[in-house]
Amino acid sequence: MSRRSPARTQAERSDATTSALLAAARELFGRDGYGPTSIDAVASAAGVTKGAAYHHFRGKADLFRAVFVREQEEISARLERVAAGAPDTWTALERGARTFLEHCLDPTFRRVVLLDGPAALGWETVREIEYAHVLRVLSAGMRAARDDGHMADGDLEARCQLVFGALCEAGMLLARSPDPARALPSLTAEAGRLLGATAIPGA
Amino acid sequence: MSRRSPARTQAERSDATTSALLAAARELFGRDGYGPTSIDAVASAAGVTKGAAYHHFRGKADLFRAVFVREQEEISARLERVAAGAPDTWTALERGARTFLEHCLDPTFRRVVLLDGPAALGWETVREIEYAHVLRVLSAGMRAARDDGHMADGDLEARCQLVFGALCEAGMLLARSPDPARALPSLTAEAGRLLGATAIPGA
DNA sequence: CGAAGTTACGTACCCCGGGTATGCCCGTCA
DNA sequence: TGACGGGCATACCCGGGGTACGTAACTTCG
Repeated sequence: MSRRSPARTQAERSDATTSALLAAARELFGRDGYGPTSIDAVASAAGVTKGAAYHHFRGKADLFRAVFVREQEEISARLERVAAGAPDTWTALERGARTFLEHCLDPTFRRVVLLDGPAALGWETVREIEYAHVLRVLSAGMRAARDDGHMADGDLEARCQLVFGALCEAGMLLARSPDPARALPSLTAEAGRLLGATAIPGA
Repeated sequence: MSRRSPARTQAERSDATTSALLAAARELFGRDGYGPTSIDAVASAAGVTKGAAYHHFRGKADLFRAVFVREQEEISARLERVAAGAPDTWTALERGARTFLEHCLDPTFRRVVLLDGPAALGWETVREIEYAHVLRVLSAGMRAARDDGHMADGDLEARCQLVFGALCEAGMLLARSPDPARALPSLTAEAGRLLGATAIPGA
């Protein structure tokens, strides 16, 4: 055995440091935002120095990107679970929308994904990542609903994006509300109304 | 007469400098974004130094805020003109939505208002400003449509925000398209469909 | 088992850029 | 016309992103 308590092999050390950095970055980026958070602060919170951070990540934007991707993985996984448990494709969309709104109650998610993400990484990059996660799930849900005859035909990609934009706004609005739990039904109703615009009347 | 060609009185000098700073800031913030644009670069482009910038504005965020407000004034004025020229309140909403999408073709507007604004100024501040401009126009248009019996009742404030979010997304999507002119009809159609969700079937 | 090579950091430094302090010049006003 | 104040330039501080380099630990191979 070595004299250090944790992490003997190199891969273990590397993974531990990367995880610690990611966790600290998630915490600080989510609380203070991208700009005000320094690499030094993140590294310090992770118990290492700036050198370690620059060894595992190309720079500040890359570190933030890693946090962003992580958030995307979590929300998309949650949405997929909800969708899988729904009785039909249309209900899956409705419940997914509500789940997304609830997920927006997490300050870190809002700050990283909705507020700072586009400005820090650029719109193109953000949408590229989201197309592999949240938008992939939403897009798949919409195609399924259309194939089932629940959703009207049209430019599904554009529709997907518009609905997503509306949901993001609703999420921010929800979080700003003094009593989110009380504001949720009203917002869910309005979001559902917009979703309903894409539905075919006959179930 | 003095030895300088422009600006003799103090008020004139002040206005000229402020205008030059605002114009330069609009140019650079709109082209490079909030972060990469330095106060020095803005002042230099305006033909003055940093001292002048800090004399007229509290700091970088305040300068950006001024540009943001300017953009808001322009778009809201444009929207009000369009709405005033519409035959009825519902058509005003539809034309307003299309006008907003067209306005998103301006790179400066997209960058300042849609991309960097929320991250640089904070969501609260941005929405506060927008509520005095774009959202004020949209909200008024919706209330008018409801009072005319064209729009279903509900939480108008929330609905306003959701529609706005969808339009912003559509605007970004439109700009990313290789041929915006060709993408506009499809996006307008989808946006109109979402708007239609809030309509009352009988005209 | 030990030497060479690689990985995982820490340390010291550069420099850009936001913000501040200070001083000068010129319009303003009595 | 002299004093006052606004408009602006200059010089400076310092926090923070990024880089260069040194070092210790792990790994690989003879």
